[in-house]
Amino acid sequence: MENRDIAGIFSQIADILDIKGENPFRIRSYRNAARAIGDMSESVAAMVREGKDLEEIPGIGASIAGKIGEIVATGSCAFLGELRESLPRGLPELLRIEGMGPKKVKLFYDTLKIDSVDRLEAAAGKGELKGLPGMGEKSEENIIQALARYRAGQGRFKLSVGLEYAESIIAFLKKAKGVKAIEAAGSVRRRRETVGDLDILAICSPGSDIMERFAGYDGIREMIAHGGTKSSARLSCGLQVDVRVLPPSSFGAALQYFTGSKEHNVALRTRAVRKGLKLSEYGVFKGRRAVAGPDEEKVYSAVGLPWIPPELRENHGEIEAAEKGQLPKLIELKDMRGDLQMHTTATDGTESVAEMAEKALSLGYEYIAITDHSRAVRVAGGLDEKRLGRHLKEIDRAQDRIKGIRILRGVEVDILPDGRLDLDDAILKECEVVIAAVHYRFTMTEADMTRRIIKGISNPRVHIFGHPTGRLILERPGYPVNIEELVKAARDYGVALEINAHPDRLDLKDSHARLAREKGVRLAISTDAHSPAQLDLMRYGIFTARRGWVEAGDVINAYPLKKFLGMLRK
DNA sequence: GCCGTTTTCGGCCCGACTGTTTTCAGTCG
Repeated sequence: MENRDIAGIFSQIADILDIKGENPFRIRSYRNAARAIGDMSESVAAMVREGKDLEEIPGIGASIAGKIGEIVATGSCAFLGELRESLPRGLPELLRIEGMGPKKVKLFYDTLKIDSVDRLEAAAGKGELKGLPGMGEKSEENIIQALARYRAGQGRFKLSVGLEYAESIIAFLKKAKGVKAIEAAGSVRRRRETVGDLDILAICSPGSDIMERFAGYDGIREMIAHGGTKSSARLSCGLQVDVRVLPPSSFGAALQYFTGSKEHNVALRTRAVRKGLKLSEYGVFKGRRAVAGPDEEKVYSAVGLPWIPPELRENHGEIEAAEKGQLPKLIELKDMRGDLQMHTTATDGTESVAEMAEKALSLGYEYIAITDHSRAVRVAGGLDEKRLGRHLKEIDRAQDRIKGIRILRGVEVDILPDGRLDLDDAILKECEVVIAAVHYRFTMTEADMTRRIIKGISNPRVHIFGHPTGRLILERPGYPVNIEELVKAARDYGVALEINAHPDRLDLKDSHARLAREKGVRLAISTDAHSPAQLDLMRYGIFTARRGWVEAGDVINAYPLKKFLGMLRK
């Protein structure tokens, strides 16, 4: 039983209680519990088995702890079963539609017997919704639109998509008249792996034409709202962008507010209230007097905290750490001394060893590892022992020609389904950096896959385990692997776990990176570049590491060459 | 249902927007 399964049960309970109009604070408790469990890196099921006290987890009390015990023991929750019986099955799904809350779901069900997305669509199409209490033409039209978006499944976008649009729009808007400051807030600023929309905040002098200019941005499909202080547009890719113009007096407070997360803000606001202050997007107030607002750092200091990096703002303990002066000193892009995974024309990369090295040199790296695929990756033209031997000599020749950067002989060797490596030890011994990875046969049980991987990395030739879960963000969930066991094995064998920086992967993800770090496992952050340009993707790995509370000292390729080589498993 | 540096009972974040109202409910972030 995974944490997300347990969290899912409590979310469902909350949804049903919501529709039934239960006590909203009781509902919030279930939602808080669901989120607390979903975000934990430690397995709750394992905690139960080890007899640990679940009530230690903030947001979990006696009642929910009891239900967790039941869920782990029996695989289900009787309370949820009863609740489900009490309502038509399709009702909770209706909450997923924008603009549909528990009250409307109940209203539509009570009056029109709408109990599924299909029925809602039919009723809206026939114009049956308008005329219900509180419903008019416009409300019905909005629901029709929301249904279309729901059907299109256009929910979230990869961080790289959101961030690159944000950067492009900001550069474009900076050229408007009177723009004094402009910044992206929201999940893009927190560097979440996916983003739902963009929030761009600006300070402008009177008479600025920023909103007119925004309407002329190339990628806009439609303007949703167009006012003097707030405009919203949908880009042709479907991403929504909100631009807000703020008075300088509240820019910092607004930046804080719109950066979120919601949970971080709730916690911060609760803290403000305890100090007799009121925190909103307009500032921090003592009575009617503003004590902070223009500057984000001062918003935090007003509630007695140091500034907290946006990547940490998830209410995952950052406020408590800030309070004790124990925030991590998060790793930065400039800490990186090398890149340890990249491919060349020897397999599926687009350029030669020398061209990759030249680009890495221009990025200021001290060293790189060239790590082409082993033969199991057929589509990439993976290397067998003989070809790898020749390729290693090619790496040496490139090193002879290029000064100023150390080019390490490496390979990305597959872990076969039985746990053996795809290349023999003799050739692996000649590689200075060996990354082990899984590229095919994902359909194994979790137990089998975990065994396969642990056997693979137990080979003393292996230094790093690459893209540890095999996921592709928004595309495939990854193969099943027991992350706790993997982390433990990595620590026991002295193998570093990779944070693959490719924005389609970000694997390890933030919470897993944090778990690994807490358990004393070393990390490697690498781009997995297949072209020189992809070496620039390192920043996404850094974002993920920062979200995982990772410091430079946790990352092997943030050390100088000599130290780095000394840290590799012998 | 959870929680406690005023509390084991009585609170639980705050404000804007939308669409429908004639003073506000519902939803969202």
